[in-house]
Order: sequence, then C-alpha cells, then structure tokens
Amino acid sequence: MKHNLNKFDLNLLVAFDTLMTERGVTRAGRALGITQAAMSNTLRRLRELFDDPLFVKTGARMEPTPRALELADPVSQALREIRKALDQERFDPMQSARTYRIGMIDYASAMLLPQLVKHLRTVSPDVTIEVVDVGGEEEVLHLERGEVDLVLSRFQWVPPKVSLQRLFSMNYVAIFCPNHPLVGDGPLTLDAFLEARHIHYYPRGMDKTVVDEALEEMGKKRNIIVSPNQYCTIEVRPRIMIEHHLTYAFSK
DNA sequence: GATGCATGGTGACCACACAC
DNA sequence: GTGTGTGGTCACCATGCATC
Repeated sequence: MKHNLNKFDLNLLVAFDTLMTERGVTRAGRALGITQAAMSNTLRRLRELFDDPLFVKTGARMEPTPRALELADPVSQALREIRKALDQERFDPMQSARTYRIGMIDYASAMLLPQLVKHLRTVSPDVTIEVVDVGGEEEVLHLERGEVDLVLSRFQWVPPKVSLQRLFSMNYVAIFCPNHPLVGDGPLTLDAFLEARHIHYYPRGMDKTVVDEALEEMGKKRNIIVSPNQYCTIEVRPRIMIEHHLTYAFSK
C-alpha cells in the first residue's frame, strides 16, 4: 500500500515511535504533552492509516503487533534522520557548549584523546568531552540506549540502528622481556609464539581479544599464564604482528 | 468578513486488568 | 470487593483553511 505524503501527518510517526517506547497510550500522551484521549485518537488514526491494530492491550501494557514491529525500525530511523537534518541546520560548533559522552577503551583514549582535545580547542572551544569506560558487547547497548554519543572501539558487528566507520588499521605486536629465550635474530614462528607463556591484558568487559579471535579462527590457542586487569610497564621489542582495526560507531 | 468543513484538542464517562 | 491505572468512546470546542 502506498501512502500519499501530501496527506501524511509526520506527527503520527512521532506518536508511533513514542508508543513503541512507552508501550502505553497514557504514558505516550504524557511524553508528548497531550492527554490520553488525544493520544488514543492519534492511535486510531494510525490504525486506520496502516490498516492494522498496531498495539494491542496485553495485561497492563500495549504490545506492538507484528506489523508495528516491522515498522518500528524504519520509522525510528526516518525520525532520527529528520531530527539530525533539523539539528544540523542550527548547529554551530563555535557556539556549541554541549558535553559529548564518548565511550573509549583505554587504548583508544591514549591514542586519540589528546589529538581530539587539541582539535576541539580550535573548532569548538566550549564543547566538553566526557570519556566513558566501555568494553565488550555492552558498548553497543550504551549506543542503542543513547547513553553515549560515540564509541571508539573494535567492532565485529553493530545493529542497523548504529552507524559504523573504520578509523584506521594498525598492527599488534608481541612483547617480552629482553633476556627471553625467544629473543634472537631469527623470525618468531607461530608455534614458538603459541608455546611461549603469555601475560595478557583483557580490557574490562571482554572475555577475549582480537589476538585470541584470530588464533581461534586458525584453530590455535596460546598459553596464557597471567591475565592482569591493567597494563604493565615492560620493555618493548616487536616480534609478531597481527592486523587490528580500530573503528568508531555512533547512533544513527 | 462570513460560512462551512476537517482536524485535533479536552473532559467526562465506561470497561477492563491488576494489586491489595 | 475495592481502589487504582489505563484504554476507548463520545460530545463538545477551538482552530485553520477554502470558498464565496
């Protein structure tokens, strides 16, 4: 069924989106600043428009029908785009005093935060950055819930509601003490690497890292003997490299 | 400006589910 | 059974718009 946009009231989509969030006519009306009766009438119009009940009463809540669930993501995405377009029109970085919450793993924070702060001093001096410690699958949830504006991390997958863009690729290195038997002139083989006793740092919230995932794909596993909860200061000598991508994601 | 119509708002009321 | 919260419906009113 095609809808005539000339006759279409965009407020109906806002109401639909709010009903999806609130799961109640009274609560949705309150959120939009109208009475329950007005919200009920809006729902009636939505039902006529889509020829579907959209929300049915289940106990104390109004649960979405399959048709409503089908519409939820496209409608929510369309509204986000509209809001973004309207906000962009007004946004002036030099005038903005907004606080941005950015989720970063400590590595990304160390790499990028100094440059970011330096850049912001020039283009948006009153903007402030609040860095949030994120890790594991939780970081995507933080984005979906709108608890952070941006996450700098390594992502294998993000839900459709989240935009993803690769920042740069870099190499991993293995580090070990200078008098380690493996330190020599010859190349470090994979077998020798796997047999060595590893000290490995797992960022908070992660149960495995890119190294372990890469090895797992090869059907290999390394010998980890210590997993500290913070980085140690040790002399660095690169021996083996594994490609690693750092990406950032943000709510669409 | 007057009129008629469509739209969308409110208040009042009723029905239903749920907790006690 | 009663009180509370919530959704649906109805009557009525205000507003905007097209037409004359």
